[in-house]
Amino acid sequence: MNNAPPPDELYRLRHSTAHLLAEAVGELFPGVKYAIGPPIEDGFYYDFDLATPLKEEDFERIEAKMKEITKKNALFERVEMDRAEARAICDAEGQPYKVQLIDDLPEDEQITFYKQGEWTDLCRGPHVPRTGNLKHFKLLSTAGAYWRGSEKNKMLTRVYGTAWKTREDLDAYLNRLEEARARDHRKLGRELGLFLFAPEQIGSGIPLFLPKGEMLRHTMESYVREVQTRYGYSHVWTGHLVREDLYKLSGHYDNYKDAMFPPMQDTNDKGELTGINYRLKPMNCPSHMTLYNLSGLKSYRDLPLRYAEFATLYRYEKTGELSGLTRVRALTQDDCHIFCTEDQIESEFSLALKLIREVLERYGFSDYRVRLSLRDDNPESKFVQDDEKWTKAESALRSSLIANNVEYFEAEGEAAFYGPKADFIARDALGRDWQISTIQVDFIQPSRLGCTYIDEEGKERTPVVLHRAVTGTTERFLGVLIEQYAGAFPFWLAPVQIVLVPIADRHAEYANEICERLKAAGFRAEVDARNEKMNKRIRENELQKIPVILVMGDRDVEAGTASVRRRSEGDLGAKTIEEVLDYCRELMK
RNA sequence: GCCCCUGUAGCUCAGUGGCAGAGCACUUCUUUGGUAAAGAAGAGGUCAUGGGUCCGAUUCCCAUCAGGGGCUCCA
Repeated sequence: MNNAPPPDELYRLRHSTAHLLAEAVGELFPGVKYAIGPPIEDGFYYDFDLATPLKEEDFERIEAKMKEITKKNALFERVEMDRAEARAICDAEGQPYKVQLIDDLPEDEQITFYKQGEWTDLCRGPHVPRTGNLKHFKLLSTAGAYWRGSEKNKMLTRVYGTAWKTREDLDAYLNRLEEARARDHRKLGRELGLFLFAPEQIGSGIPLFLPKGEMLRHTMESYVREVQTRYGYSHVWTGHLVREDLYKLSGHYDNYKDAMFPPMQDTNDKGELTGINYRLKPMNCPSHMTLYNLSGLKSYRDLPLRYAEFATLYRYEKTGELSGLTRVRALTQDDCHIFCTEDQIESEFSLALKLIREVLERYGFSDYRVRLSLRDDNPESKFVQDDEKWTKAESALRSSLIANNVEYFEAEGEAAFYGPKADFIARDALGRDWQISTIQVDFIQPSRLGCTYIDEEGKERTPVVLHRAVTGTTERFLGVLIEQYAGAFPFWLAPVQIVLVPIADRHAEYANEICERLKAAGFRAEVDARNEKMNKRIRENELQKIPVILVMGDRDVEAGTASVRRRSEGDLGAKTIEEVLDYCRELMK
């Protein structure tokens, strides 16, 4: 736990508020056992082990108690103590989690406590001077959290809260939370008619896409396919079902079985089991490696070989993990497996990096971080032992990132078991991180599945495989995009780009003619000739975030024009149809 | 999977131990309107599902299913 952020003012404020919360909970819930209570981005939390559940309806009285404590304006006092004494005190007070924390502190570390009035907590500090400095805080939510983040441990009650220097900062933060909820992709997906879920009829975690949502998927996938083709990737198709034996061979059966849907058992014509089981495909790698193996003996001249696929995969995610489009059970990965030599890792990684950045830029996507995920030196960890290959791959990845001017951070222990990787991590409206793009080096599966090529000297060798996804999955990326754009897609991506509004019935025929010309020019256009006032139709199409609305009445029919209304800019005045086409072509860029 | 919260009309939500409510959407009629909501009428609910308590349950209790916030896991 030595990765604490720098103790700036807000850090101290939030950390101290966590202590304040703990004291208040201690008074209201006697016998509570304290776990940990760190500051986090925008706030803090504290984990408690309580005999009776703490609920959000308790927040009011907890906050009142916190305010009451701050009125005493006690000093935060640092108290040093030797290890045995500290341990004895925590033990005597019935605080087993604190005892564990003390036991796990490094030998040479000074044990310190912080005391605020009558209440004391094991803590490294630092804190604000007095409890009276804590004024602008609010409790936000409760959650279950495993002690030390392990499923095997007891689940504790976590209380999340936020704290700021001023009332204005606090209000601004609460407003931001409110606005974030308005751009939640689940809400916008319903309002804009993009997708829905039918958990009772179809199943949890299986999104159903309406015409507009499917148009988005189609546009997104066509775009990535075009870029991939331009970068020298070829596309393959490997279906939805795979014999289970392949996953036993690849190692997924042992490591990944829990995330696969149960097997389909084949039977003969007497209804007896044949012993052949099929699985819905949870990933493509074994399929692509099989394709590599069975499509002829490979020479070093064939490498690098890049098999890309837009594949719908099925993963049996635990029910509590499902979340809108960002965590689903049916997902479409823009996957690719690059078979190459060890010497080609760096250039292939670079190429993939370039491709990913071009795509993200096209989406105007800048709110992401790049994580270089490395192994750790823990001898018990999952990582495949091959020091030479790891070192080589890690330095190849690092130098490619630097050569391509990518800002990144390194994370030990985050690598895949089969090799290091670079992950692109985006954040959704509610502040949750989601992995989207990824490039992974794999030393292990190619040899397990018997992939080979013949090198310059006629010797058989095993290729390295890079696993790579550009947008990750169409579903998750779309979910994150919806929130980024707040549903207002750029013109090239918008499922309906242009809506034509004829003012009265007599203008409908004219509108239809123009609509046909727009469609012939490749635009996605619709006529809204409903029997509603023009103003209402404009309002509703504006709320649907339609990029361009064309309004036409008597004057336009006579002059051969339409008046152009651009989303969030308003009326741009009348243009001839040729001018409208040019205007739209300009918007496509 | 685990902890907590929630489940009432297509959507957003009121409400009650004793006849089920609003706005929007939907249907019909009137209205043909130049840049963000025309008017009227009508239709629509086994109050998630299954048990229990009660004279009586949409309301209280239990279970199941589903959704949400987290944890773990992950694209």
